[in-house]
Amino acid sequence: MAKEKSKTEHAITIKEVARLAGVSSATISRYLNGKMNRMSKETADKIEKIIQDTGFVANATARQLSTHISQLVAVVAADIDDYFSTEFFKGASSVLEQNGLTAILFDSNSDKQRELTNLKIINHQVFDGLIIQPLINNYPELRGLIRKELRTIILDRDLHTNDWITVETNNKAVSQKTAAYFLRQRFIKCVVISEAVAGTSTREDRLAGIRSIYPESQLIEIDNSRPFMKENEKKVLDIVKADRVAKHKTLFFFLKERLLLAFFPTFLHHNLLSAPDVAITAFSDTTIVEGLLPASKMIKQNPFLMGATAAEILSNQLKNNATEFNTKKNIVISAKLR
Amino acid sequence: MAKEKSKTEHAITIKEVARLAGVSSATISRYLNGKMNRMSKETADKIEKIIQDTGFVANATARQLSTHISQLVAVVAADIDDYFSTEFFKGASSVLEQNGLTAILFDSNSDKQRELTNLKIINHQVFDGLIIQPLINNYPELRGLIRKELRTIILDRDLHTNDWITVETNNKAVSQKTAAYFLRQRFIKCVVISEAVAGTSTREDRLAGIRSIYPESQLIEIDNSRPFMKENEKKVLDIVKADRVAKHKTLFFFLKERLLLAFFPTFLHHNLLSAPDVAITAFSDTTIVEGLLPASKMIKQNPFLMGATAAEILSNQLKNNATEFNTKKNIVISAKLR
DNA sequence: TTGTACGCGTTATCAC
DNA sequence: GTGATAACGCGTACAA
Repeated sequence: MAKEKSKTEHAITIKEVARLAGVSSATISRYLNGKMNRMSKETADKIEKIIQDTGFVANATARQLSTHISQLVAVVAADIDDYFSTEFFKGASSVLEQNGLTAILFDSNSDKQRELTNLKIINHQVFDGLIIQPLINNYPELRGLIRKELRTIILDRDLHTNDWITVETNNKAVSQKTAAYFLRQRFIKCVVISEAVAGTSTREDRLAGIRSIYPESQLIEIDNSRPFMKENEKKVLDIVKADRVAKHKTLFFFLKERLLLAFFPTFLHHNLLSAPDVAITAFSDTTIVEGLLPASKMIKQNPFLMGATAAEILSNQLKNNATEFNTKKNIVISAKLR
Repeated sequence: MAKEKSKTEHAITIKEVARLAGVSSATISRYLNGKMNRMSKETADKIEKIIQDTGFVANATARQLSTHISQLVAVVAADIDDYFSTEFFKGASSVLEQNGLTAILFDSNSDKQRELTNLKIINHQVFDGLIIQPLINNYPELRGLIRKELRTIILDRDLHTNDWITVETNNKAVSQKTAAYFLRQRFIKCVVISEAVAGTSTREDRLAGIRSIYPESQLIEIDNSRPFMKENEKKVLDIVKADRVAKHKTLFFFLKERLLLAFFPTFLHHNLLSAPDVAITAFSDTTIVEGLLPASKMIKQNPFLMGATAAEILSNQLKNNATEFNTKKNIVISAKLR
């Protein structure tokens, strides 16, 4: 019991367990895979004991090599700093777990280069499926980066393809509805505040929805790479001032919660939060804003449900091995105005 | 060029490439591993072309089985909803990438059961290393869940062990310093607001630091599992009222930014933000609070640096194969009061 | 410079 | 019921 030093460097294998149990490795393998009907109670018990004693765990890599199955699903998030991303992962994760699958999270860090290396790794490893919120907003390009056999669901982006099933928010419709709501409240003017719109389908759709109601809406694009600029604050204040002179009621429409939070102090310190001629709305997924602006209507997506939905479709695909169940290629999870 | 249907089901292998290039698979393998000095320029070129044409990528699983190396590092976060967690992952990720390693994120979702299954999977797969922010706050228990050979760094928790290197914040010291600062400003009373303290080393340390200055400090523990209760709001307001009667200046010390954000509306709507007899401080990592409370001093950790530091140590360990470089077992990344 | 042959730890197909 | 043994796809001595 004391001379197990030199050998134990490497983890114990199935063969070693077989030797100790006095059976062949085939039997151990059967045991591990629950084929207990194909062996005597005694051997099963014997094996169980040995495994307990040795603390043996099967090497997943070898198994994968042999079966081409891993029970692993790669989830690629655009940026885990966003609540949306972490939350849809949690949704996917919980559903996958119920189906005996494990979700593994990759963060693209808002960086296309990183997304690329992530996909490269995912292609090399044995993943049974992929759920991705892509940075690349272009079907042919992305298609080239994902190996053909990998079951894939696209999340939160519209790539205009029938190749992959997509789970997304009704970005355009809900934006339109929200804009219409505020227009009815006599907010004649609308200022949209967003990160760079071009090239990101979600933002494009949101802006399009708004512009279908406010064709003239002004767009303020925030450059994320630079420190948050005072000049943006000034822009907002100037707009408010001008609109007051013109006696316009103005709506500030933030395409992302983080931006609202960044501007919140400005609105707060200039007493704009409860001003009757200023309204604020935003795509806002967390509960932070609710407390800050209890009276304002916000757009709530359901990232958890989106992830769960994507995971459900994927799980089904994997179970029914290929045969596509869903005829619908585009699942829309509606965001609500609250 | 048109009859490649039936075979191409499974991805192309090294053997196939070898056949096409008219060499042995060993040569392909050498090519893949950059041992170009051991082959003629011509064969190398020939191989390169075939690989380009076929789009061949080596099967990482097979490689891992053969080498026991994956270049993969598992990072386990307590909960990716926390900015701290995602941020330390980003720090670790960037450093690992520089060292040719890839970080893969697991989310324990504030759930010990989930942490357990995460660790089980990590033990089975071939990971070269592990960086974990554990939920389990107990060395022997955690020790039993991580296979011996796996190089491990503990992040953000103090397990009081010399087995693993730890990277943590100076929780107690900075809390003490902060408390002392406010005591000097004549804030005689201190109310601490936290999630359940017992069993989480970070919170225990922070509270200890505060109590070394304010032995009598009152603790309000928030039950995260229940919806945020009005009664907590009332508690705070009652305290303020009572302290005003007693003419005490009171400090509210939030052990987590999220809690401050949850209470922020209460303070805001009761005009407590700029009241001279009320101060607010918190462990606050994001920039949200800066804008909301520009005048208040907050404690800033450096999760990115912590992750980067952990990754650096791990990378070195992996390079120098075992031989422990660091004599220090406990690296402390100081949080600052700003 | 290149090929042969075996090992990595499992699964699965045969036999017995 | 159980045991050989051939895959799985790649790396690597050892030969040649």
